[in-house]
This record gives sequence, C-alpha cells and structure tokens, in this order.
Amino acid sequence: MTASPQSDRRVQRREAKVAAILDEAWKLAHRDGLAAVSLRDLADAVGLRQPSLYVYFESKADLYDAMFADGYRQLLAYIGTRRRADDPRQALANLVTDCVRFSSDDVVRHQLLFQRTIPGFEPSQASMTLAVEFYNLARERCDAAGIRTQADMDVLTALISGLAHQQVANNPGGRRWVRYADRVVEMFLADLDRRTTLERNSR
Amino acid sequence: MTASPQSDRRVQRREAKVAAILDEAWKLAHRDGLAAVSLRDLADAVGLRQPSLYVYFESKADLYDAMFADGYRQLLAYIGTRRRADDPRQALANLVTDCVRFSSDDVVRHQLLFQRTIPGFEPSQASMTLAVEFYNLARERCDAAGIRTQADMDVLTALISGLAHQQVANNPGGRRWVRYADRVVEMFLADLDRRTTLERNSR
DNA sequence: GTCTATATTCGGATAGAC
DNA sequence: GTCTATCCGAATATAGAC
Repeated sequence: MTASPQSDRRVQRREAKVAAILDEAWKLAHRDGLAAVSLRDLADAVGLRQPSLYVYFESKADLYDAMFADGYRQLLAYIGTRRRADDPRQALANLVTDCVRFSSDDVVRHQLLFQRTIPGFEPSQASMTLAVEFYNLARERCDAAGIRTQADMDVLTALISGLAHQQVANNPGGRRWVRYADRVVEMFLADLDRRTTLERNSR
Repeated sequence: MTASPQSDRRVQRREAKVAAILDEAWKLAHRDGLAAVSLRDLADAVGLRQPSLYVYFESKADLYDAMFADGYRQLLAYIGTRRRADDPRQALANLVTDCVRFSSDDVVRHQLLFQRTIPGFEPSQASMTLAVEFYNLARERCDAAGIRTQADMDVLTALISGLAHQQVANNPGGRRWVRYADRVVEMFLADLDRRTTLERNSR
C-alpha cells in the first residue's frame, strides 16, 4: 500500500487546487450570496472552463459539501489556536466568545454551517463527522465546567447561537454581541448554581 | 375622495386574490424551500398562467416582500391573540415563549423574517414598518418589566433568537426549546436584579 | 385580468477531442 | 486534466391579443 512519489505529488497538487477553488467559492459567496454562487463564475475566478470543475467536484451539492467541511475545519482550527484557560468556567466563557467571534468574522460561513438555508443541501456523513467533532469538543468543555444535563446543554447552545445570530444579523463586521458573551456565561453559571442550591435544599 | 361601490368591491376581490396567492406561496416554500419557490409552480397552484401573476406582483422580489409583510402581520396578530399577564415580568416571559413558539410553528416563515438568506432580497420600507411595529411592542413590554438599557435589550433579543433558532434547527415541529423560555427569562431577570443590587452597593 | 407566445438569460451537467 | 461544444431544463420577464 505504498504510494509512489509521483502519485504523492499528484495528490498534493490536486488538494492544492481544490483548496484554491474553495477559496474562490467563498469569495463569490461573499459577493453574491451563498445560494447565488454559480459554477460558471467560479470557473472564471479560478481560470478554468466551467466543465473542468467537474474534475474536482461531482456536482454543485458536492461543492457546498466541501465548503461545509472546510468551514468546520476552520472552526476547529480556530478554536485550536486559542489558549485554553485553566479555570474551566473561564475556558467555557472563552469558548463561547470564540464561537460568536468566529460567526461574526464570516456571515456566509455562519449561514452555511449553522443555518439550513440552501434548498436541497444536506451535509454528507463525512462532513457531519467534523461537525460532531466540534460538538464533542464543546461538550467536553461543558462537562469540565459542571454542565452535565441535556437541558443545561440545550440552554447553553441556545445562548451561543443567539449571540452569534444577533451579531451576524444586526451588527455584521462589528463586535457588539461578541462583548456580551462573558456576561451571558456568567448569567448562565449563576443560574446553574442557584438551581443546584435549590435542589440540594429541597432534598 | 369617495370610492365608488364598484371599485370597493374590485379592491376587495383583488386583496382576496393576493391573499390566496400568498397562501399558496407559503405552501410551496414549505414544500421546496423558500429560495426554490418558482412563479411557474405558484401560478399552477392558484390556477393561473405564470405571466398573470405579474398583475399582482411586479417581480419575484415583490412577492418575497409581500410574504415578509404577511409574516409580520401574522406575528403581530398572534401576539395580539395572547392574553397579556398582569405581572409585567410574567408578561415578558409569555412574550418570549410566544415568539419562540411562533418561529417553531413555521420554519420557513422564521427563515424569511429573521434570517437574511435570499440573495438580493431586501424588505421594502413599507414592510419594515411592520417589523418596527413589532419591535416597539417588544420594547414597550421590556420597559414595563424594567429593562431599559440597550445592552439589556441586546442580551434579551439574543436569548429569544437563540431559543428560536435552536428550536427550528434542531427540533423542527417539536417544542423542546420552547419549554426553556420561562427558565431563560427567569435567569435573565435574576441577573438583572443581581446587577442592580451590585450597582447600588457600589455607590 | 387573463391569456398565448416568446424573449432572454442563466443554470447545471454531459460527450468527446486533445 | 483541460478543453470545446452542446444539451437540457428552468427561471424571470415582456409583448400583445382577447
């Protein structure tokens, strides 16, 4: 199962090309809207003829899927670059801030990853694996901060997506809702503590 | 400026027809996705030929705009049917629940009203008036509950949109996040009280 | 107001030469 | 892998008769 040096280079070339195409696809999506990206424009942008794109993607849905996967890789990479605080609660607050910031940094990416808005597009299993990877990372960090029930997770995810959504929808390019992240996590954790205390006292 | 009985009836007929067309447009949007609604299918559904739709809407964007306005009228009507609790905090909690429920009742409507997802579509000024009307209603109710600063409003709107988003994205047709509305408002108000106390003590 | 007919543009996708 | 050529379908929109 040893690949020849030639095929090695070929694979590498191909991956570089795919990456370049994806890059232009994001640019077009920013310019025209995600649903309005066309394979013709995309081919133009990368200096290919439109049918040649089919060498790299077998359909338009496949292109969206690759963008979806790319977006989640970006998210995982971004979270990976951030230092994790020692205090688990602080680490959680930072994660929330990072998520909201990540969304606010690219409205279109946010749209593709977190809103299901392209008619007919469903991420493939392979792409969903990346989404799950992120979800597990978040759950692990929640666990460390003492958030264990599904209900608590549900509420927290709602808080994150709400901040991200308002940020993207009402202050694109800004940081208005990003700045509320710490406050919201504090609020959430205080509520958690209050509930724990209440439960203990009722026993 | 007195309209004749004839033109009166004509206007009424026309409005009824527009309403019927909008009704079918919503159905198609549910079936195919909002962005995938076509004037051909729509004309078919209402028993007209496709060009005849241009008697009622001057473009496709105009149709979306009418749907947008219709959606906000539905929202205002829905909130209007709900009894307003005497306790302002309870009234606020109910409003939040109602908003989330409203979103969860129609994913596509939620998408059109609260996510900006159709490339090139911008609501007209006339339609935005309805959106503003709703926003004012919400602000008034917040005011009654003692929420007055912009930051507090910002956080509250994030909470609502987060609950609504998670509901439509992850439990469409269900009530999973609707049920967290009361808890989230409680949490928010408790935080508000805590902040007020802190501020008072620091003076 | 509704129709037929059609313009126009644009989209994704395929066949087959090089 | 890339190209030319082309298919096919679908979309919005307009002209003009009735």
